[in-house]
Amino acid sequence: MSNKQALKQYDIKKYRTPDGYTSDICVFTIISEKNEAYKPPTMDLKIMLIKRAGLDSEGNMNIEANKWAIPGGFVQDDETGFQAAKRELEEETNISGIHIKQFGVYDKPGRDPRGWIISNAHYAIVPDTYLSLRKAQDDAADIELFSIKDVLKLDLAFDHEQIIGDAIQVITNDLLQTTVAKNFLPENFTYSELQAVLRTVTDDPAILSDQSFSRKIKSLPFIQEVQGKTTTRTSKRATKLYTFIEMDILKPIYTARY
Amino acid sequence: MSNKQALKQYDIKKYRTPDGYTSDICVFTIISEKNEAYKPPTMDLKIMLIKRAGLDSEGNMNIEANKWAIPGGFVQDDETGFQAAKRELEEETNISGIHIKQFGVYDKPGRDPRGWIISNAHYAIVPDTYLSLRKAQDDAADIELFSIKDVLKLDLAFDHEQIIGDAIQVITNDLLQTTVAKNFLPENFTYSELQAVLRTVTDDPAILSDQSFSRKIKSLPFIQEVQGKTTTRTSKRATKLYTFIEMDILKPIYTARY
DNA sequence: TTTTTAATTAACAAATTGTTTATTGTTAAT
DNA sequence: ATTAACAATAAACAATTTGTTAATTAAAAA
Repeated sequence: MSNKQALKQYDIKKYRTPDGYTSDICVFTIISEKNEAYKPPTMDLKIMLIKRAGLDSEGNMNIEANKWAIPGGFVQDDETGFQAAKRELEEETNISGIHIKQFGVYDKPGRDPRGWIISNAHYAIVPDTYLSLRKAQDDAADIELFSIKDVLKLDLAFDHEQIIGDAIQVITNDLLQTTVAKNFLPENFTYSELQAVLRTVTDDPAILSDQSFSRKIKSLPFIQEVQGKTTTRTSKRATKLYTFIEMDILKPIYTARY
Repeated sequence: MSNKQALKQYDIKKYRTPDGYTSDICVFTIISEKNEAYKPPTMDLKIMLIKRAGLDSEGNMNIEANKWAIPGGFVQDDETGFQAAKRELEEETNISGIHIKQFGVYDKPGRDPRGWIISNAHYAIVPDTYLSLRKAQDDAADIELFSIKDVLKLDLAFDHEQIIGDAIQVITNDLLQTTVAKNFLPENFTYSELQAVLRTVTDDPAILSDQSFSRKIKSLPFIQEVQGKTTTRTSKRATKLYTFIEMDILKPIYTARY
């Protein structure tokens, strides 16, 4: 093999190179649907899409015109795909410290009719406050939030149906198996606020039950009760606040209960 | 944004394109260290590396010569990175149906001195039988298996230290949170064989304890007892055999015990 | 003052786990 | 033939955690 390997490794010119390298971002947000006073919120997980213009900048018919797509752009040769995602999103939203995670590469030949273009896909979590603002201020009819329950029914550009489907699966997993939920919550949150975030992606009865969840939250090693502070955001009665502790959690499926 | 977006999306020529797109593979295997008769095995998780040649095919000094590296090669324009990984590995090993999973993209500017080369990284699980054979038959001094405990101490080519470190973390997670362990085991396996696989990546006392693990395995929904078949591979006494059932498992960290 | 409601505690049966001790069935040694 | 050794696993039981239902608390609203 070492010969074959050597050839492969060094004869760059023999191989066609890609026509483009893009970074695409599935922007997720959670909006509180009912936000009445003294009530725990009801939340829905949404993804932001842009509507592709009918005509391009030179007035010609656009590729995949009028379809919904995830935002993205070309990666520059002095940055990583991750940095490109971060740059584009922070330029766009004027928010820094956005949670972004790379989750997949999309490189199927023919996926983009314009050439051999490799997409590095990310998901991001953006506070709903920004996105509502953004939409109002811009009157941008070409931006919309879609519930993850509906989004896959749309007519989506390129292979974005695949990408979005994967993104939804990845964020669902991450919400349940990491502490990424903290990016949807204030620094200090009540048990019912965390519960509302998790309900957007699970029906687990142990999470749905108020009694079980409010008891369980006290014994989770990655969540700490905030001493001496309460809120009445979700209830007339003062409610305890919790905060996430930074740590890795790895619970084997072999030791869980079923 | 729709204007800026439009520009980015359509003006392909404005952007430099990558000089190469490669598919790299971290090949893992588990070797049974002590394989005495009637004893449960002791296993070690290993990664296969190749030693880069000192000179290239034209007799010139090689880049990153004599360093250890993960195998890989250029992706062709009619295949995906995943297919390239599969193709290379199956060509190489003559085994089909190898478990391969994409886990990361490595695209940091300067990571490869030969140009802007994007690496799509995968891990694969290959039976130890092949790799031992391969090594003996070829007398290939340029191929070696390294324990995951030692491999990061080596002098590794390019950014392969990063890639291998990530691969180890990903396979550790997958071994504990998915049923990927089945790729290291025969179709029907004993509790102590599964236990030995898991021990290569965890110290969890509930997995280490024979009594607990042999009791627990009976109640796991993704494992089924094989009726009417036993083995004496691991014990003088006939031992029950189990098999994995295909299913997704998603256990929230919020419902686990700590 | 009473009603309403979210948060929380209480209480208890049911299920699971940690742990220790015994049993089983075989091989290998005496 | 007997016994020692040993992996597998069953038995037993206390400790812990869960599911579930009921009760309590505190503040707004009627």
